[in-house]
Amino acid sequence: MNGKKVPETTISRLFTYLREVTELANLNIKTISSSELGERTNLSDAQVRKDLGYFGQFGVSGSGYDTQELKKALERILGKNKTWNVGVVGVGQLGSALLSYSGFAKHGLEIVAAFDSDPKRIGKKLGGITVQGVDELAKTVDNKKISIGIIAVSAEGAQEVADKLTEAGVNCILNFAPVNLNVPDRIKVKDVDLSHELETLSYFLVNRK
Amino acid sequence: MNGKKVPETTISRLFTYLREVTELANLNIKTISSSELGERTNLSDAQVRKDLGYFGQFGVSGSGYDTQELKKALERILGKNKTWNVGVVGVGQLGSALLSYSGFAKHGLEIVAAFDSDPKRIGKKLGGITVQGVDELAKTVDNKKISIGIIAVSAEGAQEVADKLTEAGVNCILNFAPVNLNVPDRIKVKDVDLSHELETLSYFLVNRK
DNA sequence: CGAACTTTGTGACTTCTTTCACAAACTATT
DNA sequence: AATAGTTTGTGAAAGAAGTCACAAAGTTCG
Repeated sequence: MNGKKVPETTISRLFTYLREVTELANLNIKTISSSELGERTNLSDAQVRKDLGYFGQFGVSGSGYDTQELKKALERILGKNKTWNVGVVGVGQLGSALLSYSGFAKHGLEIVAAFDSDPKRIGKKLGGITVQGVDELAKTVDNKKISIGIIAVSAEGAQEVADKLTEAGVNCILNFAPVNLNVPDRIKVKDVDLSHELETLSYFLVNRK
Repeated sequence: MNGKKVPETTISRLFTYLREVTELANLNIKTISSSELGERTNLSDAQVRKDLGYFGQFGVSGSGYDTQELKKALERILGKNKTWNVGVVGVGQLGSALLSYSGFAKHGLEIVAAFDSDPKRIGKKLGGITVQGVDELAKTVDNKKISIGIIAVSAEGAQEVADKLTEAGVNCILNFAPVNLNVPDRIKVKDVDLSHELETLSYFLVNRK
């Protein structure tokens, strides 16, 4: 990786490339050019090359990229070979769904703890995990080496949970509550908000043409 | 609205402003300055003013924005007063969850039809809606004036569904499958992919510091 | 009413991202 | 081994988005 800052959009596209080359490698296709890869991902050839260029030189002039090699390189860059421990805060409808969601494991994320403030929920077992009280958060984050916290509580409670997670020492927060969290810069917050997507759609419908 | 192109990020933020001024209006706070609004949304005052500036002049020098008025203006801009008909294609785990998801209604979106290609699912009633065969898609989109199609099928089947939706005449596609869809420019595609968010997180963890 | 203060709206500037375009590197072919 | 054809990697140019900064407009208060 050279010294320049990598745009987050590039990271996003890298995953797209990885999906594509994985498929190509499975189909036993040996090489692919940036223009072909671009065509398959609806991106320009220059974009593909520039994105990859942030991390090194993977291609061969005249023939393109070796699919197997590019796959391996992308997996390494994107941390596909590592796993991380996750704690979910809030086991209402959304939180419960997340606990049984199989997608996490596929991405190297393992849910190892769940928290809630409602006494009626504490002690229950969901998806193999016993729900703990929020007061045990700090201790458990430390014990279980949790680096990602998922906020699955209401908008009102979200900031408080974010503060607790921050203090407990997580590195990332995946936030499902529709609010802007205030956290220190060192913590990466990723907002997931289906409402937002829906809203954008309706804006498009109103203002189209 | 003046002539310049509005960045999609601006639209996104407009919804944040709307949430905030709605709350302020409810608290009976009459006016708010761009800097206060920015503080509440973690954005700069200039950003707030520039975003609003794309759509007109809503503020008053020296005092700021009238919360009630700004709320109304944003609702109008964002199409909050309109409703749209939605069709879901694929009623597996995800599709079924969407059919019972209450969030759509809140955003002026009403699910009026559901489709699947699996004969075992056709005819079943989910969330008040009878699942139809995919072969009835075109007819139903037309009949029920469906403008948004939701793709909740596997990655493999997604492009085919996108083609069918396109041909049927929807304006937007909300795509839950982790693939890049090829559709004409006139159709707005919004990708929702939790995997993507998770992936970005794990990249951050690997490459931090 | 006038001075001091506040806040908007918006061009100019800066920073970030994408596209262009071409030399250099490699492959294929005769 | 020489020529023709591909394709990469990357500076330079263009384009998009965000920040700055300030005149103009409005408010407050003595």
